[in-house]
Amino acid sequence: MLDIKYLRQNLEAVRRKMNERGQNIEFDRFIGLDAKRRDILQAVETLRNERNSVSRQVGELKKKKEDASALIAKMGDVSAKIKEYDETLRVTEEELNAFVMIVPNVQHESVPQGGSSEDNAVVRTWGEKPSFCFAPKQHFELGESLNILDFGRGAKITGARFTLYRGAGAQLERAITNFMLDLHTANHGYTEVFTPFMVNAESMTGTGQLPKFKEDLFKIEGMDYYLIPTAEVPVTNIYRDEILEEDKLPVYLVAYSACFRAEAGSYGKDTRGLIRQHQFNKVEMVKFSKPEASYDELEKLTANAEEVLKRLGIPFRTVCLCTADLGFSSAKTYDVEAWMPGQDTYREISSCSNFEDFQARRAAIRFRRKDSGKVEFVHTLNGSGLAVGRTVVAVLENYQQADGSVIIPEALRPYMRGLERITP
RNA sequence: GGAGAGAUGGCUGAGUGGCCGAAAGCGAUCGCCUGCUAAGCGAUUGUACGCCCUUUAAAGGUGUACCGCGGGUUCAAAUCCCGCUCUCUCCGCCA
Repeated sequence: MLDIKYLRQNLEAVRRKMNERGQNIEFDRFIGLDAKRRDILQAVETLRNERNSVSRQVGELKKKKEDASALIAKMGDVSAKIKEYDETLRVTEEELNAFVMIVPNVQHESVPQGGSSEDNAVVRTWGEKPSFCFAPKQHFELGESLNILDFGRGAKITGARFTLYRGAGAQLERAITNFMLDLHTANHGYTEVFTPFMVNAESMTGTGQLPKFKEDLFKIEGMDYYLIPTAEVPVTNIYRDEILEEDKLPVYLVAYSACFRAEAGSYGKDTRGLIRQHQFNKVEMVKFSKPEASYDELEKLTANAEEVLKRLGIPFRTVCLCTADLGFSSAKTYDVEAWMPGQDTYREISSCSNFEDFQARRAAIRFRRKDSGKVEFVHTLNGSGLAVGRTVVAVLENYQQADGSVIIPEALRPYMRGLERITP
C-alpha cells in the first residue's frame, strides 16, 4: 500500500511509474475520494468538538444541581448529525482504502522497463552447464523410472498438480530442505522459525495477497483461514502491528513451509512434473531492515539464495525483473534461475524482493529511531532459499547419468545417510 | 464440546457514567547532585488521522479518535447492554 499523503503529493510521478508498469489506475477517483474524506472528517470533528465541550458543561451544571435540559435537547440533534456524517465517512474511507489496496508498489529506479519477461536483465551467470553424451531427460521421466516420483498416484490421492514422493525421492526432498536451513542459519545469520500453514485474512492483506489475488489462494471452508502460498506471509506478519527497537534491526528469519497455490489461470502450463504444483515445499528467507539499508540487504539476500546453488554445483543465472514482470508488492526483484538440462532452459528457483515500506505500511510494522525517537516503517524483504521441489528437479536433471541413475551432490550426502547415487 | 475467569499505555497494575489518554509503580530518555559505583532529586516519556503555521520538510500550535474487536444505550462510555475474538482454569475428547 502506498502512503496516501505521498500519493496526494506525488500524483504525477506515481502516475508515470504506474504507466511504466502497464497499470491503468483511476487516479482521478482517488483525488475525489481523498478530498471528500477530508471534508467530512473536518465537519464531523467540529461537531464532535462541540458535543464534547457541551457535555462537559452539562456535567458541571448537574454537579451544581442546575438545570441542563436546554443543552441536552440541543445535543440530541448534534449527535444525530454526527451519526449521519460518521456513516458517510465510513463509506468514503472504505472506498478510499479499497482503492489504495489495489495500487501496486512503485518500482525502484534501477528496474528495467519492459513489456514481458523477455526484457528482464541478466545480471550474472554462474557455473558451467553439464555436457551429456546422451540426450538428457526431463526430471519427471527420471523420477518415474527411478520410482521416486509418482505422479499418477498423487493425482489419485488428491488430483492434478499433487505428487507422491517415494524412497530416495522423499529423502532427497527432506535432505535439500535441511541442507538449506542449516546453510542459512549456520552461515548466513538467519534465525529459523516454524509457522502455521494457515493464516487469517489480516495476514494475507498485510503482505499483499488480499484483496487483489484472492483467486490464487486456497481458503478453508466456513472459516476466515487461508492456506499460505509462501512462508513470506506468516513470517512477515510476525511483527504486524508492532513497533520494533532500532537496534533489533535488521532481523533475519528463515522458515521451511509447505506452500499452497491454486494456480488459477495457469491451465496448460507446466502440466507435467514438479515445476508447478498446488502444494510444494519452500525454504523462505525474510528480512526486516532499516530503509537506508534495504537495497544492500537485497543484494545479500540474493547472494544467500545463489550460495545454495553454488554449493550444489548447479549452474544458474540471476535476472532483474523488468517492470512488466515485477510482482504487485515489490519495488525490485531478482529471480535466480537454475539451469535445467532436461528442459534445455533456465527456470526460476528463487525470487528475491525488496518491498520497501509497501508491506510494512499495510501490516503496520514500524521501528523507533534511537536518536530522534521517531517511528518509521521498516522495509521488508524476502527471497526463496530455495524452492525445494524445483531444486529436486535441478539435481535430477543436472546430475543424471547415461544409465538413468542420478549422482547425489556431495553437499547433500550427509543428509542422505551417505547415499552417493540413486539407481533404479 | 461443556463450565467459569479475564483482556487497560514498553511492562506491572488502579479505575462501575462527566474532573480519564487514563492513578501508582517499574522501565527508558534528558538534566541536576555525588570523588567513582550505587542511591537521591527534577523533567520528559503512546499511536493514528485532520487543520493551522511553515518552503508541500522538521519543529510548533490545535482538534478528533483509540482502554481486545464490532454494535447499542446516553447530552456524555475504559466504565452500562448485546455480539464476536483471543487468553487462562476445570471437565470431556484427542496426536
